[in-house]
Amino acid sequence: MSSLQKEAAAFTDLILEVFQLNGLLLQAGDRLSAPAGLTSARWQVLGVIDHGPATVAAVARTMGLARQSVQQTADALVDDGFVAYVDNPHHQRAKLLSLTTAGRRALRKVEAAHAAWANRLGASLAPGLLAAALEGVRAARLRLEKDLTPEEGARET
Amino acid sequence: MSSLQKEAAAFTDLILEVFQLNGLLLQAGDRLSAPAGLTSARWQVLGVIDHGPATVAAVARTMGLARQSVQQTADALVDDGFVAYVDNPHHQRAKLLSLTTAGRRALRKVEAAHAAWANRLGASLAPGLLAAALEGVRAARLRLEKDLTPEEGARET
DNA sequence: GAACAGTTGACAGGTTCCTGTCGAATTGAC
DNA sequence: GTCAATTCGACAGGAACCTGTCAACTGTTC
Repeated sequence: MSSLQKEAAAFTDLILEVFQLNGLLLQAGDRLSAPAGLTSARWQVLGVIDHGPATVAAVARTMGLARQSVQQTADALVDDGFVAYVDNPHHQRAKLLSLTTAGRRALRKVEAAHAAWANRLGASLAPGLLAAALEGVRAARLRLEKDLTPEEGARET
Repeated sequence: MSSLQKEAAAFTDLILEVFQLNGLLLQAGDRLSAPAGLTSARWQVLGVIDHGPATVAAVARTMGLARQSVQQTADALVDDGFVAYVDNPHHQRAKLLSLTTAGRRALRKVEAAHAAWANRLGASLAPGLLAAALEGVRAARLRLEKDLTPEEGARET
């Protein structure tokens, strides 16, 4: 067995770990945001427009999701009063998503819970581990993006 | 800012990376398995029962998913002829999922494509990087599992 | 200013995962 | 052997993501 195949095995193992960790993170996110009446997906959208109002398409690009996925989440957030569409001076049709008072209050609440949770978990892991994991996962992501995009954009055809 | 909060920030960054990497991996998996008439989800089920026939519930536990999610995938695989239910000597009602000839052929095809792909990507990343990422992500997953399970099983209530 | 490509939101439909509930089968305690 | 707890598949419904298509708007090019 060449060392090349050994790296491939590590890559495959990493995939399985990422799948499982992803599931757990969504679960944890839902638990953190539920008290504020949110879910992982909705919380993330609120987090993006906390920096300033943005269109649905812009939020989707920031999050790396399809435009239509964010559209659904955004409409649901509007229905629940966490977010409102405000006029966009640069575009007549593409309104801006903006936090309402209720949305800001919910976001602050989740952020407080998230900070406590992240501090707790971050502190309980060996110091270098997280940094190393972050570096490796980022490298894998960048490599994968490069591998995936050339032969067609895949998303947003 | 204490070093504790710094670790928490690394943890938060890792979360975002994992979300994005997860999405890319699913995309890559679909692309690898599409030529064989499969998807990521279906390929993974076939991979589990390749070691030997198993019930839907057993496959779900192995994959860390809800039983009903695998049930749907399994039924779809049966419809497409990749898998068949065979009698279970130990359980009258819980039949065993077993690969058909077509299923085995499709699985081998995807595995070949996967091996080539993993070799290519694994070789193009710095050797230590993957190992470090794997170690860190695994530690985070284990820690998160411990954090999540105590206060209720969440899945399969 | 008219035609053009690119972007955007609306609408429709599909996949994969989830939860909750039910009856049937199995297992274990007594 | 009997009975309760557990496990299993079936069924129903929902959440979050995806793709594809369309018309309206923007900015550019001529």
